[in-house]
Amino acid sequence: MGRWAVATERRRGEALIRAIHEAVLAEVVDAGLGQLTMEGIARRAATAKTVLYRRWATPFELLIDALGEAYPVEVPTPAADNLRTDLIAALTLLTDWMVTPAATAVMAITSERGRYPELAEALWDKVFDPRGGTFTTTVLRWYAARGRLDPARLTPITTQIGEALVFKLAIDNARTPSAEEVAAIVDEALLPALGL
Amino acid sequence: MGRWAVATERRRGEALIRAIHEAVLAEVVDAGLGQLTMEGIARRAATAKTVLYRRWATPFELLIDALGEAYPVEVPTPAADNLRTDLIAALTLLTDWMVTPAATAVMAITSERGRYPELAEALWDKVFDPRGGTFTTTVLRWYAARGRLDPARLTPITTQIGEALVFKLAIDNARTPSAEEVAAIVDEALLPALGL
DNA sequence: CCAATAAGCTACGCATGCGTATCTAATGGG
DNA sequence: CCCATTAGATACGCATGCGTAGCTTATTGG
Repeated sequence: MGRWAVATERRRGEALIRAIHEAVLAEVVDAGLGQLTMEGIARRAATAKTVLYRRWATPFELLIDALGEAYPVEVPTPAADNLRTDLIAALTLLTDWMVTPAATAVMAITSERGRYPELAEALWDKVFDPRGGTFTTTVLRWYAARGRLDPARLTPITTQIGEALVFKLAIDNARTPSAEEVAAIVDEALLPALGL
Repeated sequence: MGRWAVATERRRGEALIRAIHEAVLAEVVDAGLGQLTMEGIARRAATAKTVLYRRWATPFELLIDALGEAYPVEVPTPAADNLRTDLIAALTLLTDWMVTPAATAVMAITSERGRYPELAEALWDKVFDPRGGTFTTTVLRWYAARGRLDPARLTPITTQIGEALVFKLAIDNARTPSAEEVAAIVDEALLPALGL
């Protein structure tokens, strides 16, 4: 603050970094990867560019840091002893996650993977790889391991049906699927493909 | 060209516009929507900015024009009198389309719909709306209309299974699904959901 | 309470995109 | 074959992001 600064509380350390992490995610949501700039992030975080450059060399580096912090995502734990219910729960976990800024950023990186390969790679190395299966897969494996589901039905295709349809509906309708739509995905697509 | 220009063939009218259309699509593929600039398009088309501004006010306007030109996409015509074969043909049409520059641009616009709503709207108004159903839907309706398929099975979910999985695999693997994967989508997900 | 640390401000030269103006010269219709 | 049309070149002032330098000043551990 300049010469005539009034008393302010100056953020430091953790609190400052948290604010910057929030800012970079918000910037990606609003402006997109292609418009992500140190200037923009600094402006939104209400801090100085110098503060950013002291810690991160590029906006992407900062973004990966923020995403690493925003993780991990909750993992579905089969609890209902009912496949249908647990699948719906897993996909609901997905739709809940999709509305977060971190998820928007992850999906942006994924859909621009060809454009920013280093970014996608860093995301996988630092964030995804450490974590195991995806949403429905966790549930499906659990039931298959207990003989409640034919393991032969768990293919690279069938394990993706739930997530694929959630994403497709989200794109087509510009909003995450409703509870009814999630249930329909399970009932009309997923369970039939599992032979149930 | 400047003072020391050698003899060149100067493009005019149609040929020039075609070159510019190609250039804007290539720019979107390489640089992305967020980096789409008149400068970049002009550079790639090897023409002057003034030429662009004479016809289009913004890069997005130019892009929509180019997409309108790149369309229409081929429509699946059920021909095999075999549902499975025709579904595979329809999805293959989709995977073939997905590798074109126009498709990459369309998918970029779709996935950044929230960021550039006017662009998405223009795309739908000028390009998609005029056209009817999507890839598999066309086939499914054809068979349902002829009583070869239970119409009750054609829901907003089931009609999207094929496209949803093609997109999901494409995103996950950073390449369009192979012929085997397309067949697996039909056999393991689509046909079971249709009750077959 | 003091000194080390780090946040915050300002300003810089450079690069790039903007949208426009002004010129030149290639092209093709009449 | 001429001349209206228009592609193409160049340059402009403006804005914004870059990455760095230099400073002032709030904060806090000792």
